[in-house]
Amino acid sequence: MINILIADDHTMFVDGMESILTGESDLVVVGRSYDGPSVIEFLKDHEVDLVLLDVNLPGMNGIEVCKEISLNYANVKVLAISMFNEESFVSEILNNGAKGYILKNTGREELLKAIRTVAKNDSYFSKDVTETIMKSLMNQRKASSKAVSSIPKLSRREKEVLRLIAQEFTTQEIADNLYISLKTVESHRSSLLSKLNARNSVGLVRIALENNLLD
Amino acid sequence: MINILIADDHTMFVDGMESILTGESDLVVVGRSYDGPSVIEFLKDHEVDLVLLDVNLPGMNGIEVCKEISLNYANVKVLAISMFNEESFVSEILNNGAKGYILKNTGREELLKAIRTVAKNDSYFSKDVTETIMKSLMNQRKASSKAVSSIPKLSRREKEVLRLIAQEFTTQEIADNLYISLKTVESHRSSLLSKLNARNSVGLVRIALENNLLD
DNA sequence: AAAAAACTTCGGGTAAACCCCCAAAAAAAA
DNA sequence: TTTTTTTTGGGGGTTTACCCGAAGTTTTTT
Repeated sequence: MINILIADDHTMFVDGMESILTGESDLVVVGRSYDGPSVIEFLKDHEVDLVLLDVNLPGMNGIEVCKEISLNYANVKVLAISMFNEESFVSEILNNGAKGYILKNTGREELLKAIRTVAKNDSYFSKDVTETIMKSLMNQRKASSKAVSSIPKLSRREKEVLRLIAQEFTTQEIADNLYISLKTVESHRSSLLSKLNARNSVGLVRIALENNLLD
Repeated sequence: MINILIADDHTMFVDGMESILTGESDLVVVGRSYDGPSVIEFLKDHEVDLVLLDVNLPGMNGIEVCKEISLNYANVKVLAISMFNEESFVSEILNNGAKGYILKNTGREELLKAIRTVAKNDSYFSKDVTETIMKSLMNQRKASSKAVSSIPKLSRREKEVLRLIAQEFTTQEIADNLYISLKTVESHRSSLLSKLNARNSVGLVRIALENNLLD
């Protein structure tokens, strides 16, 4: 018998899941929570095997809740559920102790399978989520081998100029703003083009935005 | 007796709503659709009073579906349901004939009330949604004077030109690439600057990247 | 401390971007 | 069908961006 706590603030969802689970003889829903803190509260004085946890929970984020559970209630398994197949959500909650991650468009059969798999302390991910994780792993290699290293350091002045270029100021306006000559600013522009390997200021700004050079 | 079609691609959700509705003697769920086109298909040969329509539907957008319904099936009422309390969603679907808009965290009682209200051809909005609409009405003054976030639609050609600008091509190169005159490309550039409210191509690209206009 | 490298500062000249005016054919929307 | 938007393009002009070169200053390396 698997004791389940459903933690989701969307009433219809909770109803949907409960209607699926009540038909199964080995599963029993022992509680519902509509926000993060009440999940922790519930675990204090109830026997729970598995938490069906919405990643986007009000009050206390699903990720925080998951962290708390895996720290203080190690025997409680967490199956994360979310609307979004977002790489950031998936990796973050997995790093905080969730054993599985499924999407809310998951069907009845898959939901049951996921619950029973996670209850046995195995991992379960829906097909879409697996794809997302794979993609992010693929991109990590590309990113680390190509993009990162190829950006030289920009000097203080160059960064200032770049920031103003990105704000659509003209060279003359930048010169006035920095109290230097038009020609000096043009020189900085030229260095930027060369350093960032761009053909024009559009490329400058695109590269700057892609690499967070404006912070 | 109110005949209801549920249009949502999230299985659990549909289960949840159905479990709520089956308990009511005056409501009957006559069908389920998991994408836009099948809603239209279903209406062709079934008697439906009300569609519970997810705004974010795959295949054919919920807004498109709603438009289609109000054009060809005027006697079918639409109650829009969404995860998001977004002003853009709310106003757009209301402009396309939806009679009500509720969020997915709506409880059992409110869902039933909303259905019965809309079925009587009255309007229904959840409290949060009403607030959103009010806020947007308040902000309309500001928005019209400043034109902050509302981005006008770009034509096919404009998007092509914008994409090439973002790739650092010159006007002449863009003209060669698209087999049109230099002057034509300049004309498109000018429209882009005006539409996106930018001073130069740097602004164009920054706005394009910030608003995912290049996909 | 001396040499090398990088940074900041400018001038002159050319190519590109941007601006104003305009207008007709084609396509899409009302 | 009528109206609006889009796509196409021209003439002519101003402003801006970019290229080549160079000198003095600061920082880093040897």
